Amino acid sequence: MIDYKAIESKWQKAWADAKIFEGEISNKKQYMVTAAFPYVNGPQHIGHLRTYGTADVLARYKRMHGLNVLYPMAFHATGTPVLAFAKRIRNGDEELKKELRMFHIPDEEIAKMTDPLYIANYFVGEIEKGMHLAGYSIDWRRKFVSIDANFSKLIEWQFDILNKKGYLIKGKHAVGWCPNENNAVGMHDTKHDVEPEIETETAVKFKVDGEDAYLICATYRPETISGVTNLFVNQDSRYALCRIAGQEGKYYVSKGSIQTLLFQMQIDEEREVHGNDLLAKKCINPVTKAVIPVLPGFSVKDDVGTGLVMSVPAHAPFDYAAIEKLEMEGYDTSSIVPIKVLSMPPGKIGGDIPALEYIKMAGALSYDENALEEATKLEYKDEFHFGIMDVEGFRGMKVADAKEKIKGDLIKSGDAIEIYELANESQVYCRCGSKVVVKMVDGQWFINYGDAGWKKLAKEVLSGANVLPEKSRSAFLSALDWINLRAAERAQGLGTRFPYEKSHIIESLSDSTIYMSFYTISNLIRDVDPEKLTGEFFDYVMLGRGDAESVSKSTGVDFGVVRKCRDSFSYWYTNTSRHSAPELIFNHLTMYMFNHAAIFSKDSWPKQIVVNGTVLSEGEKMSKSLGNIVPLTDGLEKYGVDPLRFTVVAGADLFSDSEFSDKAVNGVKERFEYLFEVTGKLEKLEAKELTHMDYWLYSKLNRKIRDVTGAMEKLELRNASTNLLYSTVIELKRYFARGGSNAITVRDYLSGITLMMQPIAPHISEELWHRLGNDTFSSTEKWPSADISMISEKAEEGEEILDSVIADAKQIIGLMEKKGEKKARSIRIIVAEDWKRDLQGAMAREKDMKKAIESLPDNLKEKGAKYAALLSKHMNELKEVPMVQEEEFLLLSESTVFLEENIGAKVEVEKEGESKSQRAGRAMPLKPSMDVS
RNA sequence: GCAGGGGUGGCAGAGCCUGGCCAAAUGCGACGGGCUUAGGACCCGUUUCCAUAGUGGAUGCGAGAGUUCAAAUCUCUCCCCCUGCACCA
Repeated sequence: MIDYKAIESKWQKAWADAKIFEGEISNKKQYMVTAAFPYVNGPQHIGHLRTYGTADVLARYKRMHGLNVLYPMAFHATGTPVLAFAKRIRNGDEELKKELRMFHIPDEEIAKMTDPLYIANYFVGEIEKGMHLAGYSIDWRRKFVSIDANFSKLIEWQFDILNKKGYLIKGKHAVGWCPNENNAVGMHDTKHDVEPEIETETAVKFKVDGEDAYLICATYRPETISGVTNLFVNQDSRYALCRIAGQEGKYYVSKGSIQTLLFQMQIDEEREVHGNDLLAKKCINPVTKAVIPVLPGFSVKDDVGTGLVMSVPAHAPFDYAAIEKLEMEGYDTSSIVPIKVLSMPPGKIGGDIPALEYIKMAGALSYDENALEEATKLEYKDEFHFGIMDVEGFRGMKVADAKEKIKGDLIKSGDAIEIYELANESQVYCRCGSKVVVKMVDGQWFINYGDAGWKKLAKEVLSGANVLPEKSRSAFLSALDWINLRAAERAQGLGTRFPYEKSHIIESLSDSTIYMSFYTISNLIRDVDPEKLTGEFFDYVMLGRGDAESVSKSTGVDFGVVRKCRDSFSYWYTNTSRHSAPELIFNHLTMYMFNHAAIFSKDSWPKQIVVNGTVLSEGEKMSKSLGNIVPLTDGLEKYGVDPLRFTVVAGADLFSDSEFSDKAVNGVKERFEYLFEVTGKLEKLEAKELTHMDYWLYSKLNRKIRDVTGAMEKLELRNASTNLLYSTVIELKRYFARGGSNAITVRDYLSGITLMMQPIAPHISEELWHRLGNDTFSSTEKWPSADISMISEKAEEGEEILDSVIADAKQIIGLMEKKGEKKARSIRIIVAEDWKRDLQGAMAREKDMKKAIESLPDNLKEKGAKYAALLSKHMNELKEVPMVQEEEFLLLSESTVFLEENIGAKVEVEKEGESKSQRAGRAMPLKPSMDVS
């Protein structure tokens, strides 16, 4: 049994002592690998191995190619999660405590986690510990946290540049808002972690006939405005006549809705009105100018929208049904005639009153709200997709387009305003318990990723970078196009103060777009007073502006430090690979490219971006709520580091999820054991002359080196790992089973495998390397290179022929035994004549049976014609035969022992021409005939 | 809805770009056999159907259509699944 613990600590200590992972400037070519820095609101689970492990594999792989590799690590603590965390602990949140206990965090530690900084520090320690255990080749001297004071100076410098370039703008923005806490709420501020979904609605103004006031109705379907036949009001609710800032005239709005609308606009109530009082009024449709009545509605909620609803009976099942119901209750609805505003293509639901058709379909004949809801959804969806406008001015236009156009027109003419509403199915609550509303934030700073010139630059960054896997490039392209305004600051959270609104904090994804550059200097300025790290300092270090001497003088930073920082930055930040998760393509990674485009010169732009998938546990997503999370340290302890790395990091290709299970890890472990076993057996073997099997094993080795190298270049780790581990074991077993026993061959083979395993399974690799008699680190050895001349198709094909001969023989014997015949004693294997090989070759070349037969000597033409007819069935698939009869004969006769062992009968090998067997004629090249007796 | 990625054998998962050597790698599972006191491990075989002293045939890679001598692979249409959609890391 392999003692993983012993091996891990032995080599981790040896690496640390030898400082082989500390990146120092040298004359070697440099390479820098950075992975998204971990957020410090919890320890890591084995899923995190995916990103950091993959980055480590790349770092180690590149190191073995003679590059001077730097793999640094830092921690992310910016933003609100840590604050929210502390608050939840203060409030005694049991759910969170339960999660923490899953990670074996002692209760006395949890009790201390009421202080955000304590939390951050605690998890920085925990995560770092796990990363050490995982054997990452990280240069820990460069570690920092995103709330460190000197890091903030870099971010201030960054925002200064963005501002100078005009990429920062100020504007309005709708956000989910907690009126109680007076703060924006995102997903993790809400109960049950729901994302507040904000949708825009059009609030259309209907002038009251003969009064200087409007009824204002919110709608998702402004395109149906010409079909409005009346308005609905909740006759039991209270309304108010009010003024809306920036809008002319007075408006009737329900009291309930005012409370939420207040967060979006300034509303001043003048007097209260009862819903009943509105029924007497008549209104004017702003588009058709028709005078329409106000009727009592049955489903009008006074806290949704404006508490007033416009009625489009032709296209809204609710409205149609309400009018029918009114009629039944004795109202005079004779003046209300549904007006159709759009038509549907043939084959879709249509008719003169489409809403009625949908009502019938949904079975909503009585006023059944659920069924009407269903009908509404269906009709809305169908008409949005397939509907064609049928009203003056928009005739022929698609509904989807007309909606935007009409809405725009109405707003422009002052007949409508835009309001916002939460679109979630059920009410969203803040963790504090109050209802979440939509608030218009005025004076919000944005980063304008919509800037055309900037977008163009960012695209240049992308096209200059290698993307792995390459197929995710299309996602990046659309992300670059799509990204537009992004909030740059918020009121709460840890982090760097926003320079133009000092009470605010820079938004936490925006402060982590260029932090990788900080690694190049973080260890050099650890003791420098942050106040000295001015814009001038960074201008010089990162952009090369000015000179060290004057920068040193004016900033007060030591001249040597300034110089070193500049040297370090310009050395390291030129050849970088960035690792992250796919869900970050549409934010972090895209912003990363934009910010590099804005700030750095082309030399410092990203050279490679790697995106990798997540890890599934027994087929399920790992999540704290499912309780199926395996804490990283637990996993490393339980399975051993390298088995876990092999399974999780190399268990799937980039981008797809890797499957984690006990079985998978055990499979890896068994094969590691086998490699150790063979290594131990090595000393019993002797060096001797090379045989067919040695050539075969060398062929396999070199093919493997070639294939694994190709796979590693594209970080196709699954491909590399199966090739390295699974097929290796199969090959070694075959080598020994076929009598291979050459110490030199086996040592060469194992050495190659051991070195190639180094990036994925570094501890195992070091140990094997050591046991193979080396006293260097495999970590710093050269990656093996394939000797293509050693790849022998013939040697490999030979083994395949043997396998197929064995399989055929066994099949024949099996069939015979099934028929009740006696057990086979001996078997004659008859090798096809050369003319068959020639004929097949000729047919493969000529693709013409006649010509091929012509090429045979006369005495063989008759036999040849029959054989050719057989071959001609697969004319297009024929290939030349790589072996002549003599070679095939030798191969088989030299392998009779192996054949006999596997077939379980005595074996004789004959040539077709010399065989007396009746079955001799059936021999085909590489598919010998057999005669069993 | 928009954007991106997918749908392959009992399962997981390659192959698809660059069509033929693909009834489809590899791993797991299941079944039969060997080994063993027994289990585990290990080894051998089977695992779409039919045929069979073997090398064959049929069906087949979400559904349908097409291109081609030839399609899991290329084209089109449709269906389904996953992920992201913003101020949140």
